[in-house]
Amino acid sequence: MKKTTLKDIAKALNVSVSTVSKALHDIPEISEETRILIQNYAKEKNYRPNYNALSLKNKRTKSIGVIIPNMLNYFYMQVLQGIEKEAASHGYRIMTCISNESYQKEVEIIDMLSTGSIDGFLLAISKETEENGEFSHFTDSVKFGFPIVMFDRVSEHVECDKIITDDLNASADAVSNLVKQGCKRIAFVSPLKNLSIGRLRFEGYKKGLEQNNIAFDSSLVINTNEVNYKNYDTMIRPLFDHKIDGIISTNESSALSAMEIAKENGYNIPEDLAVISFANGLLARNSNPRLTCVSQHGEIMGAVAAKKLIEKLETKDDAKSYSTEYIETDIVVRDSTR
Amino acid sequence: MKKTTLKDIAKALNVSVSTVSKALHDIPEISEETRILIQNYAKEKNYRPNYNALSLKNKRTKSIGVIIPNMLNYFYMQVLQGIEKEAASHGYRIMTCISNESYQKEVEIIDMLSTGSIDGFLLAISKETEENGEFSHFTDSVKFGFPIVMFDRVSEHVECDKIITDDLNASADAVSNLVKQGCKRIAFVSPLKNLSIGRLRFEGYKKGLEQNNIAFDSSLVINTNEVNYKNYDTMIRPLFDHKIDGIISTNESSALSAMEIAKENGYNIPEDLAVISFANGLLARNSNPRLTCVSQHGEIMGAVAAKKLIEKLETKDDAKSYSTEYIETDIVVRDSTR
DNA sequence: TATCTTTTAAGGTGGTTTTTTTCATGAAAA
DNA sequence: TTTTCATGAAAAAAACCACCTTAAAAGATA
Repeated sequence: MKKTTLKDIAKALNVSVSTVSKALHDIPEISEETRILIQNYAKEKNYRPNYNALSLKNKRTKSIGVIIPNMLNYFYMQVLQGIEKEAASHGYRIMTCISNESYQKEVEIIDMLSTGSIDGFLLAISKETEENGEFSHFTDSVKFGFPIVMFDRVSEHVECDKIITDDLNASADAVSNLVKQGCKRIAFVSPLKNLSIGRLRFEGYKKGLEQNNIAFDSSLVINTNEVNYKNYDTMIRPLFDHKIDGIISTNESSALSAMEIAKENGYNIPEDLAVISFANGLLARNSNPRLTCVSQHGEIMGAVAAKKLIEKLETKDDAKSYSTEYIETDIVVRDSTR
Repeated sequence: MKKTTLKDIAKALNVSVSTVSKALHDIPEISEETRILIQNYAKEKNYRPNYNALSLKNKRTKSIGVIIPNMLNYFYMQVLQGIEKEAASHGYRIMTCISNESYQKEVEIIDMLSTGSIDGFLLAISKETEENGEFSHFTDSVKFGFPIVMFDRVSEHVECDKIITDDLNASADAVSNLVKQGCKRIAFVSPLKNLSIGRLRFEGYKKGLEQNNIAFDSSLVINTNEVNYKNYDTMIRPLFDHKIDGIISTNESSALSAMEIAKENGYNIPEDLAVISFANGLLARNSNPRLTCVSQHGEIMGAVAAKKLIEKLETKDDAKSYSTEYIETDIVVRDSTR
């Protein structure tokens, strides 16, 4: 069996293709009799217009390219879920690609999709790209008429819409939260030094200290780049020589590592040491004790990003105004804080 | 700026469209001089043939529709990653959709993509569909020329290729593994009763007991449907009235719950109670103690499924032979077993 | 004139849209 | 009463989207 086309219907009913097309669109110049006849036959044969033909004619695909650095990441999956739902509700499909944190792959993906397959991009920049600072594939894409909305990992060097977590204030709030519990020596643990989010969270940490009149002490800071998973332990262990009573970590795994080491050293959590982590994912919910987290609302971020892009696509105003939207964060209190 | 088309190049170089097309395809009837001229210009303008036009002409899109029941699932993300990589390596794109475990959504997705947007489907059946046993949307899809390769959650009522975990033997192996450690009263905990994988794992559990000459005791079995996350605790607690010394669980969360309850009741893990869980995900790696798991190799499953579908698509033999492939499992030993 | 190279033109993919054609009806003119 | 012509509805044809393929035509050379 094969798909029914307009031509098939036309031939079967002995009318012209254009008559069929018009009848199916309820255009009044087709007589009711003919229209009903055609519509019934089309329904019976389960006719669906060919998407490629439509895309060709309309110069729009109603598809969105999504580039995600890494699929094995709970936050990005939440974002993706948000994107998918929002897109589907507007009749858009998404093409999901993984850059695998690689600049080269990112370039290839954009190249591959910039062939009339999609109308625009939703993406988070790969680590490699953020580190080497080469963004021309993005700017070119925008120039060639493929709007981009960046989420989470963005760059100030690309003119486009951006949806990000308000990491700076989230981080400062986390500090304040710990201070309220009586913490005075708050450590900062981050393996995301080179990422924009890593920088912002570090800035927020410093801002939070300042707001609470606590002196910044660099010996309480571990700010580095992604390391081998196994190394968290040796990386974090020295912190405990400095009588810390609070930790803010930028990812779940390092928070868990820290908690393990703390327990080993006889700390009670949260009594002796309070821990707040970024990235409210699976681990935080199931750790022991369960982690208090900065929740970043990935699904909302995805939905907002998709909505923004679709808005851009549906209104063809060439007014090139770009905005950056902040997604609010919450602190989800669990058992690692008092 | 807009995308360059063949026509644009032809006009710019004052030749005909077909000359350009031939030149770009290195067809020998075009003079070298002309060819070089055209190829250089095309490269300069970053010409890419329009995918929609190609798809229309070739009646194939080199795109694969992927339907995943649930994105916030580590295993499926591994599968998706495997699919994406394998597809990309063959020049295929994937369109990812989430059925959200809903039959209706599944139907809509298939309907939406069966319009010349994709060449075939890779999918895992949603819970609702598996429960209500309505598979006509799948069989219709196959009939209309969209091959399906199912992974993980499959149905014997649909004739198509299938890639599944060898859940039955994996489960039996897990039993044997526990028995070797001296376990005699092995409990089975599953919230996946209505899914094919749930049934197979239960069968495997019984087979494993039989192989090891242990009598089946239904009071050691909790086999139910997905329940509210919070209910694991009350569901599992009664098990501990039966002097169990081993647990096989079909998902991570219930294993974690069981371990918590065990610790509460004074059990030492793994000395007094050994635990093996299916679904080697994030939680297993980060729990305390870390979970020994049946590893299902999601990425391999995804890659194998994608490869199989692409093979089917590229060889247009109408020999309708379908096969079911089993992905081997490993037991990844961590700290919850001896 | 025959042969070879290069270019042009046509046709097809599935759909939408604009333009033309067809045909019936009715009014005006013969 | 018959012929002519305008009117308008209904349907068909044709153009277009971007690309590919192939047959035909043109041009150049021997």
